[in-house]
Amino acid sequence: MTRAQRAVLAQLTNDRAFVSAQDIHARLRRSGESVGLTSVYRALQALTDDGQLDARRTDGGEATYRRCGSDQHHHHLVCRQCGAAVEVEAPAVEKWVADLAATHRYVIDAHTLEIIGLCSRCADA
Amino acid sequence: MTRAQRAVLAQLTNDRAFVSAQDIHARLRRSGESVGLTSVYRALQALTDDGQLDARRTDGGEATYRRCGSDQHHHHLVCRQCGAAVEVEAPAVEKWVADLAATHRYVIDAHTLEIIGLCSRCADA
DNA sequence: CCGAGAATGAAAACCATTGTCATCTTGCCG
DNA sequence: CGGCAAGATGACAATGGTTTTCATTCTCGG
Ligand SMILES: [Zn+2]
Ligand SMILES: [Zn+2]
Ligand SMILES: [Zn+2]
Ligand SMILES: [Zn+2]
Repeated sequence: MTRAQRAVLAQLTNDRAFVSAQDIHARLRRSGESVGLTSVYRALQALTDDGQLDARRTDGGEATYRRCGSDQHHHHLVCRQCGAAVEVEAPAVEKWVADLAATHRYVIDAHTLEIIGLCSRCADA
Repeated sequence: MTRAQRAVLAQLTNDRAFVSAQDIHARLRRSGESVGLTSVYRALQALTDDGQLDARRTDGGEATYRRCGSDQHHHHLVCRQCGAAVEVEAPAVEKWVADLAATHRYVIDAHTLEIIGLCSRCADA
């Protein structure tokens, strides 16, 4: 694992929310740990490919990343404002998706399920 | 409804798949109907706000739009390659989402559920 | 026919992300 | 110990989708 990867992973372990590459870069800079933006992007790519990070796009299309607790397949309840997330499993949905694959002539290779809202902290403010 | 909106809507009625703004612009140009790219973006925005179009982002983050048959709340089975889509309803999932909202302290205001794969035509090729 | 407000679109600005390339590091081998 | 090849790094430039700007062109009620 490279220096950039260690720095990024540490940052995302410290703050368990969905955060953008630019945010991570800024936070690392602020905390003294100096890593180039390009390296942050590369580290995020590598860690995500490696399954150590989950990625999702915000409504605006910006990619954000999170270090999840579970390495099982799961979905997220995400705060639109601060990126805070709850990991949820949805066996019933997985079943439904599998059945649908059988019904239609599609070769399914992925599915997304996300619940977007405001976490209690952001809703109160 | 403006001229651009009519042109875009006609194009999306003609080809019922998820298509990007740039694609729509190119197709309109090719078919003689000349509309500026800016106007295509504006029309897509307006039509989507108006509920006449469904929007989704491709894996690459590009926004795509589709004229759906149902104006009920529904989800999509989407072909990653050509944008072809099947509209599906998932009452069980809606129920599950509602329950989750009650369980956690999140103010839910949206959810996404998408099944991505290859349509039979693209899988065969 | 007039004028205000909306629509249009070419061009410039934006901005997240990716590519380039010259410079550093790192780990081996002689 | 050098020295060297492979990989990592990061400043900078380029990309590409999307949005802004702004001057021009409709549209339509009065
Ligand atoms: Zn996760
Ligand atoms: Zn929040
Ligand atoms: Zn739809
Ligand atoms: Zn297809």
